[in-house]
Amino acid sequence: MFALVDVNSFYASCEIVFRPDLQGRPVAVLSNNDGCVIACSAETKKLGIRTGAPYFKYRDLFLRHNVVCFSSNYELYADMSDRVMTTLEEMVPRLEIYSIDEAFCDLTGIRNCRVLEDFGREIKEAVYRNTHLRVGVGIAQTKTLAKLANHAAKKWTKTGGVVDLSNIERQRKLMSLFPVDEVWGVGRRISKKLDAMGIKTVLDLADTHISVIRKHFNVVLERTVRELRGEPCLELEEFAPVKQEIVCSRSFGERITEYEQMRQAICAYAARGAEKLRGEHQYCRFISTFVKTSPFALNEPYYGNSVGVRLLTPTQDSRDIINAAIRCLDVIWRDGHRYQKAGIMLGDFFSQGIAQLNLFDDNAPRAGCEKLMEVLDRLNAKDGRGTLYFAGQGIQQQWQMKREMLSPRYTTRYSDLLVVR
DNA sequence: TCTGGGGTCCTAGGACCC
DNA sequence: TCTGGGGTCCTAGGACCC
Repeated sequence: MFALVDVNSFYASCEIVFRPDLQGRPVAVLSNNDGCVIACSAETKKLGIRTGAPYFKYRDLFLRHNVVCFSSNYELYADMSDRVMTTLEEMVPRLEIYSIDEAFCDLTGIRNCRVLEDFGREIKEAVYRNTHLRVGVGIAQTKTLAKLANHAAKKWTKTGGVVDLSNIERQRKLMSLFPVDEVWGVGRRISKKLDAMGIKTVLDLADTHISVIRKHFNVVLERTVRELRGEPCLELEEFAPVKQEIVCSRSFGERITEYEQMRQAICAYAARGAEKLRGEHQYCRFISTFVKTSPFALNEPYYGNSVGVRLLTPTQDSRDIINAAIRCLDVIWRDGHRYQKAGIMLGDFFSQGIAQLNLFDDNAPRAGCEKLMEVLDRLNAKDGRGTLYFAGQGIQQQWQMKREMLSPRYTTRYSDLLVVR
């Protein structure tokens, strides 16, 4: 038995917690670079805003309705997320943190001694007490059904934000009310194809023969269908599996046209990627760089390219990773384009112990590099990032992303603490 | 003018082996 | 003229998630 707990309009709600004057008012949070609308308070949703749509298309509408906009403040959201997850961890035996604002809880044992819906309300109240954030709780036999139950809890306010869907009749009734694209794992492409096959509601999908699903789709959708029928195919993953790749990429605040600017950006992303890699206690052997112009610009030719290198020995040294990333950049860089975005990717990971030296490798790992990297990370962890950085990252960083409506980092910086007068 | 960032899994097809 | 069968590994691309 699973419960899916997720925070209502998470990013927007975090902003409102520290700005009580905004309660009941339309609030929106924008993606990096203030590019897209990625979260809306309930009042903003009522205006018919589609999350994921570009901000500039809504600018007039927002102005007319006095929508308060914020740039993404991930430092704040990550810290608020920790507080929510800690609360949940104290209440359930096993927890899977699925994303920054969602977690699956294992309710298997709890079912024996508690009415699940009551327990769901208790979770809600505890999270509100500790964080002033409101959550929805969906309960069912499988993760996919719990997701659906959570959907229902959000959609119908009379549920009080908690839906226990373990009853089969209730499941079927609810499934008949939802269109198929609301199912976890059914995106735009698949729902379109299903629609063409006459499979419109979630119940239609649940009642479709497995053989039909396998013929037209794949095992992923098969699992989804089985889960909708109450047959668990996905387990609770309490411990995050080891990462298989690390990506660091950003859109630029202003288009890049100069090689030197791009080199700085790639150097900065590579340094950040290396830091993440060490945070995972991994070594990587594959490093790649990509650059691209805007796919939306109609009056300039699109250029996007990527190239990667495989090192002889795995590394976690920022200097090796920066070096490799810049070498890749030099292969794909073309003058004359207005670059909109670039990034680096690390892959082919090895864990500390098993980094094999190549028999014919003549650049053996640098001595003492682990100590050096440790010092680097420790210094940078102390007060945010950027105490110590590589010269190649540049000092001016004209390419930095735009965040013109950033809120204070209320919970993670002394300088940004909320002042009550 | 202005369109995020970071992941996972699966599949098909090519290269290569005996 | 005629060109097998079975397997592995890797990669690129598609689809999805938040």
